[in-house]
Amino acid sequence: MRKPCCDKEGTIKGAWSKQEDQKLIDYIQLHGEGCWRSLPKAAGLHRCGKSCRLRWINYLRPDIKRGNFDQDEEDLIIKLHALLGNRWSLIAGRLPGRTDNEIKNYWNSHIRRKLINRGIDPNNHKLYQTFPLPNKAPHTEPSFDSMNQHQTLLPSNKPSFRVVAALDDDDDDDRSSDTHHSCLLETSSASHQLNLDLTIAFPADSSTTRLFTLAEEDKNKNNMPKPSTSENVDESTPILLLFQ
DNA sequence: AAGAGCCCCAACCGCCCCCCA
DNA sequence: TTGGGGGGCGGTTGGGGCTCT
Repeated sequence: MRKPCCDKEGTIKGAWSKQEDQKLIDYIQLHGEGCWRSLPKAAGLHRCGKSCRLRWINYLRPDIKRGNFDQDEEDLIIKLHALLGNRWSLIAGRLPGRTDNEIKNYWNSHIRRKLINRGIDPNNHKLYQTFPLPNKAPHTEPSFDSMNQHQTLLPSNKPSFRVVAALDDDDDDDRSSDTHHSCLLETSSASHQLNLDLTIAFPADSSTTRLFTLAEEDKNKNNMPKPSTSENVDESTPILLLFQ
């Protein structure tokens, strides 16, 4: 039986008071971040060590950038999430001054909904909706305004595209456009067979390589499975750009 | 004005990983 | 080699504030 991380008896839970914050700040400024388990007692706090750590990391640290996320940060979060999934700490590591908790909250409360409204599954960054059959309306813009309205891709109705995380760092100027971040669809003109291969592939331009390298670096650190690369992808297959 | 419902975010919980004895 | 302890992480919760009716 694992011992609890701290003595539950006598520990305070819930919101931190100004006095507690000040005690924690004073202690860490004096002694630095050290053993969180013993910190509360040493600092005169009736808190669990984990609670102190969280409070410091997510709120009290002097280098924390507070306030709204700007568009560049949001873009980066989406791109990194496509690569790394829910590895919030890794994503936070690429956003100076932002914490994993903050990014996680922002994702769940803002970005998730945005992607869903654009017909993109926030879990895998793939499109939700069925694409029109080519012999009916090959160039009809699919509409999707909520998760409830999405349709699933049927095997007999496979779109012929690949999802590609186009990880360019260029911050183009069309940010005001509603279609920013939205998936762009290229249907195959050669074949009307629809293909469910939604592999994420990585174009070999330099900026992409740089971002991918970051992901690789973290992945290697954390032993995470490699994302599918172009080796899995038929080069003749049209590309669905996930990010423009 | 007030109550209901919704949303945001700080904080908690429990699991996992890594380090060290 | 293994087991325990500490730290870190991601999922979840709940309280408070805001908006709508």
